[in-house]
Amino acid sequence: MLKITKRVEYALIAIRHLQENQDVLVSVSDISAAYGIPKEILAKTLQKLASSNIVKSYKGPTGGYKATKKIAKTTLNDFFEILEGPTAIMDCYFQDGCDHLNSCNIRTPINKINDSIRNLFNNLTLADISR
Amino acid sequence: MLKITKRVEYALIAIRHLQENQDVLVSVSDISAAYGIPKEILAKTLQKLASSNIVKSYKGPTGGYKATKKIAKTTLNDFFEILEGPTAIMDCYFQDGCDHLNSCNIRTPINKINDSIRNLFNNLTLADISR
DNA sequence: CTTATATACGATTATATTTGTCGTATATAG
DNA sequence: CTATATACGACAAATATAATCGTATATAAG
Repeated sequence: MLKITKRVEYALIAIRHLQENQDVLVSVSDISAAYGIPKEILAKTLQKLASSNIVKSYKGPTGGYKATKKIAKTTLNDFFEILEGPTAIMDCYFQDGCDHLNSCNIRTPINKINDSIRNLFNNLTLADISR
Repeated sequence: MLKITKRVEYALIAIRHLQENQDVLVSVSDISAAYGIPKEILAKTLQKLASSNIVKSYKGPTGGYKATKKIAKTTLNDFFEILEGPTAIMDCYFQDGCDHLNSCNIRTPINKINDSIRNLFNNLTLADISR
């Protein structure tokens, strides 16, 4: 439990690779080959990052991706949300479907844990964790 | 992603129920019926908590479980570890099976995130989140 | 203006994890 | 002795994640 997804893992790898090669355009195939990541899933992941301007995309042959300045300022909370939606340790935190429990006696503790995690991730940027 | 498991959810519910009924022995069936939780899985969850002295078990008819004083002092890190093993956002944090990645460029960020979460959960007790 | 190569995106399949069930053993109150 | 509770391992079902497939669009280069 409390695992991150492969998408997030791949996104981190790609971002760091782009940051280390800011002078050139890097294609999905390049990163896929360099780290052994499935091409299609990496492509879709980078598309999500591109639509949030975390990276910039260029089409056509000689095209690819570039890191943007927005990366450093992006919090982990925003980063995770771009890729996976709102961070919550239980679904009922954002959308309630508490059907099968007659009475819920853990709303307070669940909210406390969730708020703590969200507070943590709101105060950590992608720049912070790269140092 | 970053979800807790049902086992942890059920454990929290059970613990809070036991704390609110400290004068009597509460059986698995009682809790199961009160919150609509599958009996067998709740039983095994309470067994784990009992073997770590988070709760105390009494066998035989009229038997059941009781809250212990250890609950309040228990950190979320310990609590999660009792139920689910070590907390890690990626498996390679505790056991390395980084086979399919030729070169890993995200060890630092992954460790930073993990350390942050573990630090957070080490400083939060079950008492803290109940207030 | 055709071709090769890149991103863009939805639908589907495969895999892994989580959740729940079943069967059996042991303890003990009445 | 019997009914009811915890204890525990093995298995099955359900769900979530990961990966693949197919098609469309943009564009550099000959």
